[in-house]
Amino acid sequence: MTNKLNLNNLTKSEEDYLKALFQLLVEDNATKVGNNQLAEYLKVSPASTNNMIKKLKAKEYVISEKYGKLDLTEEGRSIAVRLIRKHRLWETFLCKYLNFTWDEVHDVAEQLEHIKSRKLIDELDRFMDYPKNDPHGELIPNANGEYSVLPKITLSSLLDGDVCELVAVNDGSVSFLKYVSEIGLALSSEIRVLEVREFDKSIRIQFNDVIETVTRKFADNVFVKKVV
Amino acid sequence: MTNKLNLNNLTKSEEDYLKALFQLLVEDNATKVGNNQLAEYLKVSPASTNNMIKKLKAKEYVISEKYGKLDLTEEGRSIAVRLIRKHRLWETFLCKYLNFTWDEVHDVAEQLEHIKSRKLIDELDRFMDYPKNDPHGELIPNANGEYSVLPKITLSSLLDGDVCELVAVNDGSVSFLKYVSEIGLALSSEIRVLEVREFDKSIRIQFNDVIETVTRKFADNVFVKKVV
DNA sequence: TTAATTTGTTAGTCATAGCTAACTTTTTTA
DNA sequence: TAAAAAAGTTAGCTATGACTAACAAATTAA
Repeated sequence: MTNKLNLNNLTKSEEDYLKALFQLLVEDNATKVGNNQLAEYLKVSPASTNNMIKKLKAKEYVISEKYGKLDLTEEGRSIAVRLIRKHRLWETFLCKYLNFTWDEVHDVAEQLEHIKSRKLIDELDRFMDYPKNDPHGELIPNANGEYSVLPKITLSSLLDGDVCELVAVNDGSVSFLKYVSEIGLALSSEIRVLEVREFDKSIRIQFNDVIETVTRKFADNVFVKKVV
Repeated sequence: MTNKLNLNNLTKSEEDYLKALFQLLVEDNATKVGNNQLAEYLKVSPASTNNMIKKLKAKEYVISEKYGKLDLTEEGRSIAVRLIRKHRLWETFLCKYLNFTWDEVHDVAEQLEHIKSRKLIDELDRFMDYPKNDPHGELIPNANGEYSVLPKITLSSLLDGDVCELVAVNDGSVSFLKYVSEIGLALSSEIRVLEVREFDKSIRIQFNDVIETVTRKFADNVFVKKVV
């Protein structure tokens, strides 16, 4: 067990790269993640990414061979999970106690996740009575760094007649989140797939006696679990 | 009214300098504040301060002439007050809801005060029902940026027989704050000055049936209002 | 009032982390 | 399999904000 006393020595940037790499590797379940892909995800140049990856390799948070794919070490993973824990706990706090809406929390949580204080985040967790899910439905890693991925499929993978429950939404885009709540969808909504249109893959869905047509792109960002 | 749409464009460093200058100018009530004094307060080199002051002058947050004393513009003051508001509200939150002690809050609040979100801080204020004082006793500026200084004198300015109430403590040093609570002093404690010793200016005080001798340096950091 | 001390300024260096442009390696596809 | 495209790398530049060393101005003291 390499418990090399992780002293919170990372810069904001280093943390951002580790978290992004984790999200591509684990949450998006990518088979391989490359330098340019990470660059695009973080909206920086490939040169910047290359540079940072070198540094993170030297610090033993990242593994990769020249011209090869990227991976995280145990230590790198652990840092990323702690960042995700912080992000999701703060999002939960903002929604539950400070009247933030779904689409408002992300930017502020991006800042708050870099605050360095073990006590702060563990006390926040306790204060909220150890919530299981964040406002977008995702699971919150616990204080021991145990991370698991919510079992979910995209709405777009369903067929005519399927019935599902909304368990999470992609929190990457503010306009998407606004759209979701505007049409009246929320976590736990029961959604029935009325028809998947051949022509453009758009989907007619029904929920709370509302019937809506949503695009394939929309449905790709809505995560559900099948009920029927 | 130069309301030039203050877009939170400042770096963490710029904010630190503005806040420090405000604290020297207004809170310590200094008649003049110089470059080296500011450098010492921030624990950076005079060269760094000189450099930053140039930038802040260009941005019209600071006024000074070459080799002259430093001052803040209205805009600079307003930014500093907002930082102090954020710092004190976070300190209050940490103590009241997250089980932080007096001496633990400062470092975390130093980080939290740089989070940029108007909504975050105003909602935090509302959540706590608009507290008037922070855990060290200081007044919290309101959402309109109205700032006032708590009427207070130092314990060291009192004479034999004076009785006072502890209204605030200097929050600059963790070891000092620990010391204060260890001997049993807290906000609102009633303190009686038994004797100011000529030899070394040490002071014998009594509070809650405890008698203690404190140094002049200690008493300089304890703020009181006179009762008798 | 001159000399010493303190205070303020400038020049030049370093690390972080971004960028573009040019290049190399790997992968794809014709 | 050879050419084209994509992916990855390197070199060299930028800005921020630290630093030291050297110097100039202002203040204090002899």
